[in-house]
Amino acid sequence: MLAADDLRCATLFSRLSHNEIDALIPIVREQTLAKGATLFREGEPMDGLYLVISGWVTLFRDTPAGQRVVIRVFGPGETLAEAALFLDSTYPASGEVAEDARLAFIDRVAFERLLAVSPRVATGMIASLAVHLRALTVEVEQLKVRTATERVAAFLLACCPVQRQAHCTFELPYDKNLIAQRLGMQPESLSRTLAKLGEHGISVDRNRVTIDDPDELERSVGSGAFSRSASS
Amino acid sequence: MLAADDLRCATLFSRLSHNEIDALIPIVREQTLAKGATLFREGEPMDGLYLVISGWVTLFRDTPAGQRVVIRVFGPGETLAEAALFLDSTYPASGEVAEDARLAFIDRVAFERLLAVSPRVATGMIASLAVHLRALTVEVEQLKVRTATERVAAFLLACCPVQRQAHCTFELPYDKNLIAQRLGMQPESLSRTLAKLGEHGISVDRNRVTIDDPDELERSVGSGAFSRSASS
DNA sequence: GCCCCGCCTTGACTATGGTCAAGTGGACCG
DNA sequence: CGGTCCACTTGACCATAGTCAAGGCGGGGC
Repeated sequence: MLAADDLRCATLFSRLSHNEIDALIPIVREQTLAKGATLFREGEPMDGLYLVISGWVTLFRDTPAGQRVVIRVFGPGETLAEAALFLDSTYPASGEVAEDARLAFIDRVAFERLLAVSPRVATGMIASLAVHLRALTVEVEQLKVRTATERVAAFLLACCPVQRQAHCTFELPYDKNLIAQRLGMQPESLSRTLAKLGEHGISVDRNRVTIDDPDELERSVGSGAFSRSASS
Repeated sequence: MLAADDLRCATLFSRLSHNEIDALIPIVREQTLAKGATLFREGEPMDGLYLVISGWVTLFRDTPAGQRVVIRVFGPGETLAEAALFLDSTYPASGEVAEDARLAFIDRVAFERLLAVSPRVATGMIASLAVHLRALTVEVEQLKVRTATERVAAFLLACCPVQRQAHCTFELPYDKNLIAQRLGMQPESLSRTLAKLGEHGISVDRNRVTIDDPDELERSVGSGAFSRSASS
């Protein structure tokens, strides 16, 4: 069942009071979808926004040339398609479930009505957009000046559980294929890069990753130690 | 002098009524700055946001390795640093004038007060963030799947005046160096790419550009005709 | 007119990462 | 236990774009 807590953990709704959350419940529809399911397709009429409760969802576009560009991968607490709410009447990109997911679908017109009367919902909307913006800013920065190796290392660090003890181990959140697309590289490159990172205290087996010294790795990435012939 | 029209042309304020715009004037300070002037530095306390009225402003970060990453270049009608208003108490990146600019500086606390009482200002804020988000989305897409040549061609098309007749001529908005950084490539690459685009009906002299057939060029870019060994 | 300086271009070389193709190895299934 | 499928890996090759270095060219100062 969809609980109030599922909603409150979203940036979009985190500032709402108990009563406001309760008012939200009726306009929200829960969906449990398996990997591969389509949420919406680019160009379809935009009828609502999605909140990821668990699992992962990709937002992507298909280029005329036929290749798929992953814009972002959304995880728990994040919302998709809020920007479209204001700018378009159709979805500007497609959304698909990357790993079995529980979602909350929020109807467009009901949400717009809420937005008009509740300043706190508007505030949440601003906060949520600001967070997305920040995430994309980092993305642009990484794509422009980081090498593939640095992007992979940064991604692994981001996946790393918060308590960063040595020999920290965790699972990759989704397919390597998707990770590669997220990082703007080919699957082959990701594979080679992961292998090469073995020299830097990272071991990968199937989808389990162990980082020997996360702090050390972080310093290396930050100071550009991986780029431009500074290896070994 | 700072006129109401200067404010209304901004996405952030376009939905405001006459009275609301007038209420804005006192909390806005006009600034005329020459190329190279600094608006703010990464890490400084965030004391307000900037609206570009004329000219161009770059938002960038300096990496530990010493290279400058241009996040975005802002032109007339765009606002910088709104996201920081909500997320940080310091600027997350630096801002600098790229071409002599007229700016409106909006004080942080005064604006926050306004935001709290005026739903239409909040709406404008959402719209403005949504526009930024969309711009960065396109940026990410281009960096991930377009070649340098395609990005340059797309940029030139975007600079192209709206009425797209054949042999359309215009001036580059700012330095080639900055254009290169904006497009995520080295100045040398931009130079070579522009030269190579001569074969596709684009001629560049100093900062004047002529595109023989903009529509044809647009088709080429859209269909990936420039990528992966599909030239000449 | 001359020189200098900054912006841009050109050239030669290199390397990062893309492409194409084949191979591994686990999981599922009969 | 053998077979097939799929996700991923590895190898060999190549193209795109980065790097380093030198050269052109126009503008401003004198």
